[in-house]
Amino acid sequence: MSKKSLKLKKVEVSRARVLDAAAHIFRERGFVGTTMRAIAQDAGIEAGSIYYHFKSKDELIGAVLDFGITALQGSVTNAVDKLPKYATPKERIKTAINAHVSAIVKYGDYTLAMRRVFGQVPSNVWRKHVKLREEYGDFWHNLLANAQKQGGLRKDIDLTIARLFLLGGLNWTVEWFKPKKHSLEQIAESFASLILEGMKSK
Amino acid sequence: MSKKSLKLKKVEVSRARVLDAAAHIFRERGFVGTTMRAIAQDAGIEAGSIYYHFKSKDELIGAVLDFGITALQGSVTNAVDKLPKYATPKERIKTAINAHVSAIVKYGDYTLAMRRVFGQVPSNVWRKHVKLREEYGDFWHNLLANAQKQGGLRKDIDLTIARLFLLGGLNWTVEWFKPKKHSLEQIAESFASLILEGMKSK
DNA sequence: GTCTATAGGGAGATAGAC
DNA sequence: GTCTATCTCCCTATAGAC
Repeated sequence: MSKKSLKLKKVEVSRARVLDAAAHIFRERGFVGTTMRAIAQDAGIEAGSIYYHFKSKDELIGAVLDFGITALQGSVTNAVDKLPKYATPKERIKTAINAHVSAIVKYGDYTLAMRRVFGQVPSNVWRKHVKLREEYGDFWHNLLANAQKQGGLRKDIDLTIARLFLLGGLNWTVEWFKPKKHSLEQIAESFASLILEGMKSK
Repeated sequence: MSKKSLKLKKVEVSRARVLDAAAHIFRERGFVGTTMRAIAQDAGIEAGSIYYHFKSKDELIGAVLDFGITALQGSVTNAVDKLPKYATPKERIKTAINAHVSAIVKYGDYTLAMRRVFGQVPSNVWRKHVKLREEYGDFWHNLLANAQKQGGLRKDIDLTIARLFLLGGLNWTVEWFKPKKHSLEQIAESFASLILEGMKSK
């Protein structure tokens, strides 16, 4: 049986359910506040059974963190790569903003888990994970650097500060976004307009 | 003896030391990850003694959260109020950005504690605190609304989205700011330029 | 694969001495 | 005001049955 079969094996389903449950509970209670019992209950099994899939709480949070950033990076790079070659730097940035905001909301449990456990995760786990985060930061840095090189962005802006400011503003969305109150497309559109055009009247 | 005497009574000094220690540890470990024993050690006393000043861990985090947002709001409103009456909307916004960024770094333990314990604090404690946060949000909302009314900001921007985006970007600073690597003034200046003028080349 | 039972370690909070 | 001692509860992780 191929590993890429669409039908997942039982063990893969169980593992995925535990991972989802873990993201959900880590998101609500942070790392230390999360108990294996709470994750187990959310996943519909007993606490002891988690250890068949993950050998410790540390390994579990590591898997949640890595899955979250990987899913986010995959969504965004995929969206940008689909653009035609002649797409302008501004279009690329707008697309990335839209994809980023959509993804952090779509993978809300994972995204918020990442925020909540910041600074609570054992340092050896965090060090491993941080490399993935930096890759994603580099993606954005290159996006902005190319735009600047091609004349789409002001030459006087510090790209590192701009990137951290922009991503800080985008990521905050998960904390206040309510699907019933706002449309994601409109929010992403507003963000792009704010960071590209500024809010000053002309 | 007046309560407003500059010389603090012993009990006030102790209480302040416990509060500072609590902010420091909550910042590092989140709410659930923080132990009363760790706070006590940081404050130079024994765990049992904390209960002379605060009657529970819940009351302690409540005090840290309230002090943090109050200090932040005080710093920012104070800076803006000092501006001359004829200051332009743009100047007011720049001043507020500068004061906000300075304050969140100055009160770093309290600011970061607020971020870390998000979603981990018992809901009755959080509900009380959230009112103070909303007051500060209102302050920013009015600042932007006045600027827009006076023609300093584009009429087509949604002030709520703009405010959440801006504050999200500003608040993220505490996570990456390193005094040896950056100057706070330069960062605040960059933020103001980004949000007001935009990063697109003209 | 998942269960139950439990070992071993800390947690928050209180009481009473000083 | 602060300390020490302690009650009671709940945590992670393991072992062995099914």
